[in-house]
Order: sequence, then structure tokens, then C-alpha cells
Amino acid sequence: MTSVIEVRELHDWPTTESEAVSIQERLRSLVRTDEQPAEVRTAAGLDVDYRESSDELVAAVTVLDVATLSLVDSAAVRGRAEFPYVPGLFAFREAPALLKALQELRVVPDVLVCDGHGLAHPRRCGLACHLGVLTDLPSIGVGKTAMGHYEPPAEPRGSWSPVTMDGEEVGRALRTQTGVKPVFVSIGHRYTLDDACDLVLDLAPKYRLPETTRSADHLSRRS
DNA sequence: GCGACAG
DNA sequence: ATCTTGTCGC
Repeated sequence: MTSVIEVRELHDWPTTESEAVSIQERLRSLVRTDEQPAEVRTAAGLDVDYRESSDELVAAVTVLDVATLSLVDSAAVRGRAEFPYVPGLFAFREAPALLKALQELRVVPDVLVCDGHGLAHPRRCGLACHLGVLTDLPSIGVGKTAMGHYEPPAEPRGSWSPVTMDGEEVGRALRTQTGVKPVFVSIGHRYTLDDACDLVLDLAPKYRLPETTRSADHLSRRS
């Protein structure tokens, strides 16, 4: 059974934190920020649910039609966290199972909407960058809490403010619902920040989190 | 040296 | 991530 999504073998599995850091520095050099898909008709949501023992997990991917937010495809796989949770190395914990789930899809989504950050990361290589580079698919990160500094955006839906790290703009705090805490959007791979924010607003017409994330979260909990 | 630090 | 009550609103 061959996958429609090919996962590139760009690195060995790290044994230590310093090996993981080296891998991120190399993956970072492969991130493309100068491209944008001509047309984004479908978007994938990715999320992981942890079970007892905290290293048993279920990774879920859902693919939604952006115009209608209806479900086009989905996949869920059980797995095991292969790395401890270390801030900054989060991707090594969740990416393996998420990549397996992506390989079970029957359609190739136009963009991956990841539950975590992309360039808004100490080494500018968060989960969304890992998944984007390893699949070579466009990707963005949508985090629920900030990494970096920001001022709260204005109250109306659609308002945003820059998120900075080391004086550099790495993402945006985006208000998806008026009067509700913002989400934190950053680039993963082959996408622009302006378009990422437009996409997240399209995907979040009613709730704070995009429907991609919500549907993947629901699927992971039921699988 | 200490705090902060996605999920 | 997860542990947790009641409450408000559709």
C-alpha cells in the first residue's frame, strides 16, 4: 500500500537533546518562506491525544474543504512518544506519529495546519517546520500559547499584532473571535504570514481555534 | 544564577 | 498534555 504523501528521510533519530538541536538547525535551512500555493482548496488539521502513561498517544489528521469546512479525508494512528517533552524539542515527540497518520491519507492536502508553532521557535524550527520540510508540503503553525513577546491585538476579530523573538518578527498574535484570547500563527514551510492569517480566519468562523484543529482533536480523542 | 519554556 | 465546578448560552 503506497502513500500519496512521501516522507523524506532527512535525519537519523536523535538520541540526545544536542543531537535534536543539530537536526533542527539543519531542517531550518530547508524551510522555504518565499513561496505560497496558488490555490488552497483543502487544509489538514493535525493533533495528538495522550493516553495513560503519557507516552502512549493517538495522532489524528483531518482534511477539510476550506470553502465549506466539510470533512474530505481523515486518518488516526496509535503510537508512542519517542522523545521526552522538552520545550523547543516538542516536534520530536509528536512528529513521528503525525507523519504516519499523514501517510494514511488518500488525498494530499494543500496545507498542513499544525497544533504548535513554526518559525516562532527558539531556533526557528518548530513542529510546523519539521512536518512541512519532511513532507515538502506547505504548512503553518497555530499555537494556543505564545512563544516570544507580543502586545495583545485590538479586540475585533481579524486584529493582529507581531510576535517577536530576539527582536525578530516570527509570527502573529491573531484574534479569531472578538473579545477572545488570540491564537499564535507562524510559518511552517512554503507559506506567507499574511496568507496564513487569512487562512486561519477562514478556518475559524465561529470558535477561537481553526476547525482543522478542532476536528483533528475530536478524532484523536475518539480513536 | 534564575526564570521562561509549544503540547 | 492533564487534574477540575458550576455556569452561561445556543
